Amino acid sequence: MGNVRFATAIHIMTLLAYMDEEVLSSEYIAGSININPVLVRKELVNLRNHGLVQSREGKGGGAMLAKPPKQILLADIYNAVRQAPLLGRSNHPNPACEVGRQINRHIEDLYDKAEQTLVHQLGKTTLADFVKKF
Amino acid sequence: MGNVRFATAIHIMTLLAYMDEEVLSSEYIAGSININPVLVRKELVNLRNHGLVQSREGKGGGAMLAKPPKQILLADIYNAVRQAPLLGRSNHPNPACEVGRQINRHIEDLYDKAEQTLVHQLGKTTLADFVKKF
DNA sequence: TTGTACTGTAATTAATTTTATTACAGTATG
DNA sequence: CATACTGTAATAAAATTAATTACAGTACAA
Repeated sequence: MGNVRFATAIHIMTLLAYMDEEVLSSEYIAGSININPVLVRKELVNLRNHGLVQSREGKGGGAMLAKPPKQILLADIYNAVRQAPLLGRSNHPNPACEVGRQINRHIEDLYDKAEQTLVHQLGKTTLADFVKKF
Repeated sequence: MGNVRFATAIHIMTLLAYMDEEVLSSEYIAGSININPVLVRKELVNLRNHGLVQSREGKGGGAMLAKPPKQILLADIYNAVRQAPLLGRSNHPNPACEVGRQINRHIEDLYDKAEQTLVHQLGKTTLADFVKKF
């Protein structure tokens, strides 16, 4: 993840938890993160698809958490934004080489286990825990 | 890490361990990984700067491990290629917002701990362990 | 002592990914 | 019906990553 999506999603979720029960507009959230509102809306759609937020269209609309912060794990947020493998992609090695032919399988095993460990750790902290720090 | 450098470095180190004691050229290594030899040379320079490989210039030159595979941890390889934070960059939030003002500190704490966990796990496997699988 | 096969490295280009922006249709509210 | 939102497409801009070309320097070996 060379990108900023996880940090953005954490920020969104933290704001929604912090502003407890209030419906926040993408414009407001974007103002806090200091990014473009369209990116916020896209991330909100994604977070909603993962059951983490609710949103309302129309005037006075916006987003709020779909469940209490105690029931949301940082791992849930990670899983929502995860797209590429944590430790990077693989190459397309030469199958005529003994090492080349087998390495992707082993690298993928390694990466999978590493990522499981990370997710397990992120599963120990709830959004409520995280927001308590503020 | 949306990139392929860790996989490339693992491949290089695996080949060097697998081909035990032999000096391998960047051309040969690149042929196994199926990437450009210049990238291999650059990565070899980096791995050498981290004390993981040795290299020899001139005819018959190339690279070999700087120490036995049992003394090399996958964490060492990870640290050699690490550049950006594992879980991504942060935003530059609005300091006028309570959450915005504090969030980067908390995100960095979180990211640091997560990365420590990952490195700790990668420290459990030696290059020798990894190469045994082939 | 010269040809050969390498590394090291700079410079450039190409490809890919990520982020920002513009635009607007659709929806809910007062 | 005006207003303030979301959702989403399309595009452009920026940033990152990988590939390529080029060549000076080094070591070996005939």
